[in-house]
Amino acid sequence: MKVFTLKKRRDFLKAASELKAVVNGVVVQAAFTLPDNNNEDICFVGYTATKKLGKAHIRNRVKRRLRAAAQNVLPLNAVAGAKYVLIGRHNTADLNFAYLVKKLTEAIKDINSQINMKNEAK
RNA sequence: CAAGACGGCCGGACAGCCGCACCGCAGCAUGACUGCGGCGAGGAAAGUCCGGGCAUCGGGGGAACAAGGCACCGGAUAACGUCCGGCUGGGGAGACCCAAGGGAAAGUGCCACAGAAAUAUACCGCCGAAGAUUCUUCGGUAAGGUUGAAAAGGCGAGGUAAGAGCUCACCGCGGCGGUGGUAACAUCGCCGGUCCAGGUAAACCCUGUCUGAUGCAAGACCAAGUUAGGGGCGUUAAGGUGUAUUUGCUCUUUUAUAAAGUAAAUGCAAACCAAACGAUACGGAGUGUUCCUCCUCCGCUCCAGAGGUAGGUCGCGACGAGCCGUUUAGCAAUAAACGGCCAAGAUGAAUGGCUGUCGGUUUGGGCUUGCCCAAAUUACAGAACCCGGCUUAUAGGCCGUCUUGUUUU
Repeated sequence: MKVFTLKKRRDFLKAASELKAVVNGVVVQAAFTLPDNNNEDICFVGYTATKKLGKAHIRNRVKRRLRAAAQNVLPLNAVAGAKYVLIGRHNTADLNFAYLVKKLTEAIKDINSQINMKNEAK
């Protein structure tokens, strides 16, 4: 599974309007579109750190830790065609890294089950 | 050795695993590709407070006004509100530090409370005279007391009824002159006793001086979708043009006609022009009517892709008021010469994540007194067009110069 980075504002807005899962350390939002035949092995991820978290160097650190955690989690657990948005929380910069990875895995699995339910409903 | 002043510098190191942006090279599977190599945050990158470069807009040149900044003197600089060296005032035992430091006799405002009185005065006093009997009235005085941040020069002597720049010396203040200094200013001499006179201009204000506006989200280029736009054919209304006739008028020539020009009316035209800016008609809307106002104004077909949005490329990477070193000039800021160097470039925004070892600091314990062990802690903070400054944040550490005190020689 290949992971690419979201860069367009409209992708973030779409993810915010569809699915959501909250755990200690991170909030995950997601949107889902059926993948093209050419790109079955692709998912997308974007990172957000608001000014509430702190000054610039703190927000940068939050995004880097989320990026490092996503590298451990997404290639194994992501659903093709999904667009995940990871939002940093007040304690993301300070949490133990292994714990953060574990929590992120829980959140991604939660989102994936929501995606499956939605697909079955269709 | 202790306490302190000033200036400069550093602001973790190494290893392992897994990664990121950009650049270069190579590969073929030619892409949201793979591999290798290079390179990758700060002293403040921060605040966005000044000064510039650069860009666009405006502007013929100059002046004035408004608004805002600045304000002892000289120098440095591309420039500055920055820096350097001085001066003056203030603080400190000293090294040294602090100052928004022009004008208060151009004008206006404000100066609480207290106090008799704050641009003016006499409460208590002191002195004299008169009355009277220990008080009253009149006058003199501002040395003493009281209030206050401040009582109108200070201090000493003379003087006097008591006093007073009333007089004198010194200091201060003002004026003139000499000397030193580029200057701010310093210093010396002479003169001045109604020496008339507080503070505040980070209050208005006055004087001098500087400033065009907007900031890389500037700006330049490419440019989806969509629209504006252009051509052809057909249809015909008002209108224009043309032409014919009649009538009037004008000019030239003339006896007159003719001819020419021009205006109006009428007729003709399947000859041509004319299609939306305006006007007219029809239609619609605004209260039934009128006026007025507004809106709409043919059909078919072909071409085209302007401007600009999304998006992209450039601007944009130390070729520059560049950085490092040496020498020379200068007290210094800095300048010149010579030699060397080319160093991050993202844009939902790379420069990292995790682990271990070693450091630094603090605390506790052990003793062999400078080592060992344990725990905690290891800052402020992340480039965003680029430079010069300022300001603010900052765990901990290093170096140099100087001052004061103590001890020893």
